[in-house]
Amino acid sequence: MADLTNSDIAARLEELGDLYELDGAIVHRVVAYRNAAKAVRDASTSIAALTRAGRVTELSGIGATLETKLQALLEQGDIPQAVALREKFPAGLLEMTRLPGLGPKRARRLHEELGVDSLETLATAARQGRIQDLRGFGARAEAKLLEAVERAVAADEEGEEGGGSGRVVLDRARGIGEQVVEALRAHPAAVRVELAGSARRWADSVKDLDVVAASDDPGALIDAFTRLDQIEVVTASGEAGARARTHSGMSIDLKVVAPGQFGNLLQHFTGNKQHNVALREAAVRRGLHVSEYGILDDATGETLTCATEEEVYAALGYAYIEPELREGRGELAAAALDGGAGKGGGAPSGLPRLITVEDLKGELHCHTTASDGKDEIEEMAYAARDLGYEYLAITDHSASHGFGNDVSPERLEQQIERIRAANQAIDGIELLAGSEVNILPDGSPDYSDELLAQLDWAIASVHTSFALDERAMTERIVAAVEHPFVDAIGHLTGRKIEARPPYAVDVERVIEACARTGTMLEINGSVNRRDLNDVHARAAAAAGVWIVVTTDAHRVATLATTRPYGIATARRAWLTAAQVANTRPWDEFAALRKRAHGR
DNA sequence: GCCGTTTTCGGCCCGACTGTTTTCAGTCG
Repeated sequence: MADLTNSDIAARLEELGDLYELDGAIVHRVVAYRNAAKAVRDASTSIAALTRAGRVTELSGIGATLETKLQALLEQGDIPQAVALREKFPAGLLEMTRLPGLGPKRARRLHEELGVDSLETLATAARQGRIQDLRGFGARAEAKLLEAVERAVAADEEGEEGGGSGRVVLDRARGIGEQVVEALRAHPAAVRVELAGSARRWADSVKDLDVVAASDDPGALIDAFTRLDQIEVVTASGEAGARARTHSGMSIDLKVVAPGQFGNLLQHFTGNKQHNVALREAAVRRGLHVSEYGILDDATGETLTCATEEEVYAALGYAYIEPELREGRGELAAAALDGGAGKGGGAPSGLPRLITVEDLKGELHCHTTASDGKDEIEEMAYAARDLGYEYLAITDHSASHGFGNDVSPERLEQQIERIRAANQAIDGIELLAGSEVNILPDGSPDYSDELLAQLDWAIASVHTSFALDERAMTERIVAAVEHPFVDAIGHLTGRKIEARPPYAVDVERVIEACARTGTMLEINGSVNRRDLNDVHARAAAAAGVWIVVTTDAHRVATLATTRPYGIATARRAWLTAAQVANTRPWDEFAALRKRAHGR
């Protein structure tokens, strides 16, 4: 039987945490399960394997108790405590707690006092007016619950993006968020307005948008926010801000403080939660209490307010931490400035100097009309040159792709000639004859070695037979990694963010094979892929694998618009320019290709 | 349930808003 994936295991831990919460466990125990689930989900290695090796407690957040439960999950297929609690609380009850505004306490009372055990029975009870008579509920609560159920059911029937997770892929979320930010910046009461939250951290997808602002007249700005064209309905509001839903269905929060506190506010609402909790716990040990309004010092009773985030981190003894790193993955330890309080010019931090868009010198993955792209070789070349690239690889799909125009071996030979001719004709950029070669189910590329040898660059990807089991898929990809004319592996896991899970592949083994053979790994920046993801890319670079950051552009426009997303994933992976091969000028990059050193 | 440059026991970030309540619990981020 195939091992459970980290994602499977994380889901089981989350479920058990939810069940314990319904059962009335203390909040810290519930939080422990959720923290453990996140640690498992974020792990770059197989938790099943780690558990079998007796080493799973090495992961921060997993102790002896959870180790026992993970062993039971792997050996018996389930966790006994979860089995028992599922008997007690029907699955529909967990579904109810996911409705906005309904938590475990009140869901349980609805179950016990009215026998409600699903969204359907909840809706029925609400329509019959049986909820408003319960102590702690009322007519308003009843109406809100009914509306929440109806919204949830409607969203489910529409087959909402992300399979009902309610998360939106980052580019779409940022688009909406930036419209709101721009509109608020135009208001006379606005001093500063910024997008915060996971959108600012450049996460793969976003659940809610957070906008923070500084103003001397918060009421005016909040009022303007609630009247924006993008807003459908205001769901909460107060003196410090408001929450609303956009016409696109996203929840969006605005928070406003005085300009002198803007750094505290931006820091708080950029998160993530783990980062903030760790930051605050460390502060408490030093007698400091951090909130979105300032830093309270126990010793003096004074609150320090900060206009910038740099001041917040400095006051707590840290170097400035880029938003992309604020995921609770060791960034605070790396940012700690030694020397204690008051020592001028503390030791430099252990944070990496993150790669930027400007560091990229070459684009190594794009398509033209030869396959499923929309623009010609020359158009892509001019566009890449305008963006400041020194080289561009044309990598149309190979012969067995299955959609778009397949490039047969004969047509690839013609394509190589056309690329060579274009390279002669166009100054200021080196055009590379490349291909995005399919990895066939047996691991071989779908062009001959003779043909592949004529290319300047070959990136090999899986586009078919996604359903292989982990062992077969891993062997398939490792075989491609070991091929002498495969320079890099494209979008390693095949995931589509919020749309398609990664296929089963042992990323650790692929990384090891890449390190051994000098094969590069791609961070495909396509907004729906971002594959490698941040965790895998960090592990690969740490293993000494060269990373290439690409756009996989299928038209001129996406060469530019996709670039920040691949770079964002690289930054979230803690990568420096030195770890990314296509930050090198062409002559240096050329020598780094596997085909150039004859392995 | 986890964890340890004050702790192997006793802590575990901090605040806003809603709806129902007469001072607060629940939920959320």
